Amino acid sequence: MQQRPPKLSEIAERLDISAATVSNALSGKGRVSADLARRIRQVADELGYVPSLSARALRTGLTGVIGLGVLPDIGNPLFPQIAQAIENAATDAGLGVLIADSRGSIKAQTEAIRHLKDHGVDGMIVVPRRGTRVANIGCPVAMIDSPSTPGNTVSADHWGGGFLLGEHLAALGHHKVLLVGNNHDSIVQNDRLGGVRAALSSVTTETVWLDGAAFAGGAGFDATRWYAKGFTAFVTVSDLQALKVLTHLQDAGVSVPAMASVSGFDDLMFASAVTPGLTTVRMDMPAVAAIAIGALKQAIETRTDADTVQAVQDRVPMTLVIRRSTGPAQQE
Amino acid sequence: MQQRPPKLSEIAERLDISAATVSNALSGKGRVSADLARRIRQVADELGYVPSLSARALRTGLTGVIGLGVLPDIGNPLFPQIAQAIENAATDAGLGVLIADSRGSIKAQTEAIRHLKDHGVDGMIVVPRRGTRVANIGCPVAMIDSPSTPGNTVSADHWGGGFLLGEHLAALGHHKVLLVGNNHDSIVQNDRLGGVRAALSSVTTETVWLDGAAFAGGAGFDATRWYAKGFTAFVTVSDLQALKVLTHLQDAGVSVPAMASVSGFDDLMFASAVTPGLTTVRMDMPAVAAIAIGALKQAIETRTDADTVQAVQDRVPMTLVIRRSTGPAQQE
DNA sequence: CATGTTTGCTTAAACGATTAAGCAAACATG
DNA sequence: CATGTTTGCTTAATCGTTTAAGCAAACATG
Repeated sequence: MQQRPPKLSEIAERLDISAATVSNALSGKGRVSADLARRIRQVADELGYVPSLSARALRTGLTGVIGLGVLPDIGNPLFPQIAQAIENAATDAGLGVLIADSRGSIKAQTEAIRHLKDHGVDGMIVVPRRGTRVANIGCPVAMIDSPSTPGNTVSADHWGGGFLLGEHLAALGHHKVLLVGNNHDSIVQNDRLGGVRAALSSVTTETVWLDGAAFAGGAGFDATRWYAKGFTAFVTVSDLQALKVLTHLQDAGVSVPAMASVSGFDDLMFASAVTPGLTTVRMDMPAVAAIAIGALKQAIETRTDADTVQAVQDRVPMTLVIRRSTGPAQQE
Repeated sequence: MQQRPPKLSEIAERLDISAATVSNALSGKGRVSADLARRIRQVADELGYVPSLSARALRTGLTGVIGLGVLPDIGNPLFPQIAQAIENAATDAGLGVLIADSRGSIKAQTEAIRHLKDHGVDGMIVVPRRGTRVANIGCPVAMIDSPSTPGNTVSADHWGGGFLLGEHLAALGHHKVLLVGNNHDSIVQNDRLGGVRAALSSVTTETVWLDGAAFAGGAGFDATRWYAKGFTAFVTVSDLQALKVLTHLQDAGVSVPAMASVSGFDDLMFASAVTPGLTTVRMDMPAVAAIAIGALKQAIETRTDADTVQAVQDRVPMTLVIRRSTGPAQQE
C-alpha cells in the first residue's frame, strides 16, 4: 500500500499557486510574502511532504550523499567507531552515508571508489592505509589519516597521544619499556610510538616490529621472553596487540599489572571488558568526524574542484584512558 | 576540473541515432539490431559512459540504493562483519548501501529508518534488537534476526550453532557447564543457549543472566566463584562475554583450558588473537547477506508491497571454530 | 499482388524538483 | 503625475533517463 508521497505541485494546487512559489518558500530562496510562506509550510507539514531527492539531484547535480571508504577494508576493528561518528556528523549535516569496501585487495580500492562515484556521491571520506594515494576522483575528498601524512585533512594527534601514554609510564617508574608495532611503514604507528619515545627519553626503550610473516604466523611474538629480559612495560600500537600481549602474559603466569604493564591504542570495545581493564589512548572520533564532514560539506557547497580538502584544524587531541593494566614498575 | 560525464544523447549524436535507441541498446530492452547494439556499446565504452543514477531514479522511482539499519546502533561489535557482508552482496547485486545509526536511543530508531526512507532507498536490511517491530515503512524490508522470530527473513541458525558447541563440550567430558547470557529477552541468545542445553541434556547445566544493572555494573559476574562450585566449562552468548570470563579466570590464576573451558559466539576479530585462542561459533554472514539481499532485490524488482520479505531459506548453518580455550574436563 | 506481421528505429511525454526570466501590481521618488 | 524600484508571484526551460506509442520499411502469407 505504497501511497505515493505528495509532490510540490500538490501543495501548489491546494493553495492555488504555482509550484515554483512553493519551492521558493520551502527553500527560502526566492521572494515570497511571509504570510504565504507560512501557509505553504503548514500545508507541506499536513501533507507530510518530503522532497524527492532524485529530482533535486537531477536538477542540482548534488545528491546529498557522501561516501565512506575505509581502506583496506571494513573488517577494520575501528570501523564501527568511524562509521558511527561519520554517520552522526553526516546526518547532522543533512547528508547520507554510502559505504564501500575494498574487499582486502588494494587493487579493488580503485573500484570501490569508482563504485561510490558512480552512485553519485557529492564527496567522500577516506581512511587510507599506508599512505595510499587517492587522486583525481572528480569530487572532494576528506582524508582521515595522520597529521604527518601529506594530503591529510584531519585526524587524531597520534604523536600527542603517544606522548601522554609515555608520560604516564614514566610517572609509574618504568625503566625498560618495550614498544610493539606491526607495520613498519604505517605513519600512524610511527607517530604513536614516536610520541611515546619522546616522553620516555630518559628511560630504556626498545622497539620491535611484527611485520608481515612473523605477525601473521601468530606465534611470532613471545612477550615472556622480553619480560625475562627485564622489560616491565609493553606499549603496543593497538588494543588488539595489547590484548594478545596481555593474555599471553597471563597465560604464562605473569600477573598484570603487578608484574608487568600493558597498554594499547584506540579503546576498542573490549578494552574495558578484560580483566584487568586495558589502559589505552582514545581518539575523539566524533570531533574528527565533525571536522572532516564540515570541511567536506563546505568544499561541496562552494563546488571547489580541489580534490583533497583542507580543514581549519588538522589534528584533534587524544585522551589517555587509564585502567588497571598499567601500574607501578615491578620492584627489582 | 570536473569534466562532465557523457550522456546518452552524446552517444546518440555520434552515431546519428536517437537517445531512446541508445537507452534500449544498453538496457537490452527494446528492439535494436544486434549490429547497432554492438556499435552503441562500443561508443559508450570509448566515452566512458556512466548513466546518471539520479535521472534514472527520477524516471523509474528506483534509486538502486538500499539502507542498512543495525539496531540499536552501529557500535555493535558485529557491525563490521555485517556491514562488510552486506556491502559485498549488495555490490554484487549492483546496489549501494546507505547506513543509518539509531544513536543508542530506541526512540531514534524510527527516525533512523525515516532518514533512510527520505534518502530514497528502495528497500532496507534491518538487524533488530529484542524483537523490535519494524512496520509500515513503505518499502520492502529484510530482517536478520533469528529463525524463531516472527517476521525474520533470514539469519544464522543460532540453535543449531549452540547444539554443535554443546556436543563439543559433551565430548570433552564436561559434567557441570555454566551458561551465561546478558539479555533474558533476546531471542537470539535464548536460541543459542537452547541449542547448547539440548546437546547437553545428560549433564548438569545452569544458566545465569547478567541483565541490566548487574551487567552494566561490571563487577557483576564472578566466574571464579562458579569455578569453585565445580563448573568446568563456561558457555557465553558472545565472544565479548567469553573474553571477560577468560581474562577474569586467568587473572585469578585459573588456567584455561587446563582447569576450565571457555567459549563464545560470533568469532569476533579478537577471538583468534587471545591466548588461548577462543573456541567460538561463527555465523556465515556472507551467506546470510546474500540471501537477504537476494530476497530484498526480488521484492524490489517485483515491486512487492509486503513490508517484510520472505526468503527461500530462513536459516543458514553456523560453524564451530575449535581453538584452545576449550579442552578436556578437569580431573576431579 | 493485396494483406498482415515483424523489425528497427524515432517521437514525445513523462519523472519532480530548481531557477532564470518575465510581468503585473504596489510602492517610492522627484 | 510621470518615472523608477521593489515586491510577489508565474511561466517555462532544464536536469538525463526511460518507455509507451507510432511509423516506415522489410518480410511473410495466401
